[in-house]
Amino acid sequence: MVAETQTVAPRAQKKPSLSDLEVEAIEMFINFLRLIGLPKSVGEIYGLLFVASRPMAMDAIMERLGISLGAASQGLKLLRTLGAVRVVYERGDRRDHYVADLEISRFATVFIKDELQPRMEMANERVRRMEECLAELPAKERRATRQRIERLKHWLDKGQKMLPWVLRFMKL
Amino acid sequence: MVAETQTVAPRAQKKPSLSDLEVEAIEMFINFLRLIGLPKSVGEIYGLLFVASRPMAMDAIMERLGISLGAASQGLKLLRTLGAVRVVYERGDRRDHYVADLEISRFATVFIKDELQPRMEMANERVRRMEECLAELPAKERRATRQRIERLKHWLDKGQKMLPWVLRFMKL
DNA sequence: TCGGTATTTCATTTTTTCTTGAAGTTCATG
DNA sequence: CATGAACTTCAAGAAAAAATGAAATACCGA
Repeated sequence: MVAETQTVAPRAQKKPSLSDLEVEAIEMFINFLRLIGLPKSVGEIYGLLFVASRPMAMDAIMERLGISLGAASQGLKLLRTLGAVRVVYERGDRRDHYVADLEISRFATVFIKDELQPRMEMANERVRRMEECLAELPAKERRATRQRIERLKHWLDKGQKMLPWVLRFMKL
Repeated sequence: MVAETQTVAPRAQKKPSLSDLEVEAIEMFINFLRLIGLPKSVGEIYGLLFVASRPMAMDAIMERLGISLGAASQGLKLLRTLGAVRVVYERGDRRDHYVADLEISRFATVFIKDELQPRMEMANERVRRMEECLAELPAKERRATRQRIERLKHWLDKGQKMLPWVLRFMKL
């Protein structure tokens, strides 16, 4: 616990030196994207790009955030497929450059389409199968269980009706 | 890889023996609850209780699902605080018995209140701080960055306006 | 086509999250 | 109160998820 006397600090040259603005943006997006199950590194990348005043190449992103090659590559790939980030070609530079797409609604749209809707359909299937199971139940239990399944259907319905509305609202 | 000749199968007496109905319900809730970041065991417990025709005691739940004492205790505790499960006293039995609360909207309500709204407020704070940072920016970048922050504010606003609406919709 | 830089992939390591079960606490009952 | 069953807690282990970085691949420009 005694403080190491700072003998040169051989490899402490890891200062990413992010501005306050960048730190705020990064932390904000880490938090929000975690909510929809995206790893920290993805939030970091998006946050950094969100406040970047110029398109950034992958190596700059890596260095700035202190993340690995693989994380940067995979994170950018994911953000691209989400439509959250766009590639911009910079004349005279072979590298791909990235900018954040400010249409944040795409996150939501893709999330709803890729995560929520498939789950909903699976759930519908399951409910159907559950109803089939009802027949095999002792009459006593059947009634109560049927009611519960009805309730479930009701909620799935509600959710499915709400999604398009949310989507529309998101798109302004 | 050669199939062990079934010499008595000494401790294979681990058959949880769940009905098809139970399996469907359990899998469904594992899926949905994972979406809001709850562990598998919590989904299992809620799913089991959802189709149970009678209140269940903790030891029955453990045995049925093949989960540990700790997982059952903690999972039930969490479900209780979420309002997803209720304790029912059964006369002549010292154990607590649990039933699933069918008002699934409580999940959503608690999720919104505990996860979404605090994040939103944090985000508002951050945006405020980000605007302070603007002053220190070179004039060139300032304009573009301000626009981005405005966009962010716009989205936060939208989200915050949507939440109460969603809440109302959930409550029928 | 070649040379080399930019990017992707993926086996491995690291980190985080979940589960387990023994020890501790609570509490109804005799 | 004392007993013991019911429940909770928590340190340690197991499992899952994410990050790393070396190797493979793609691609640009000459």
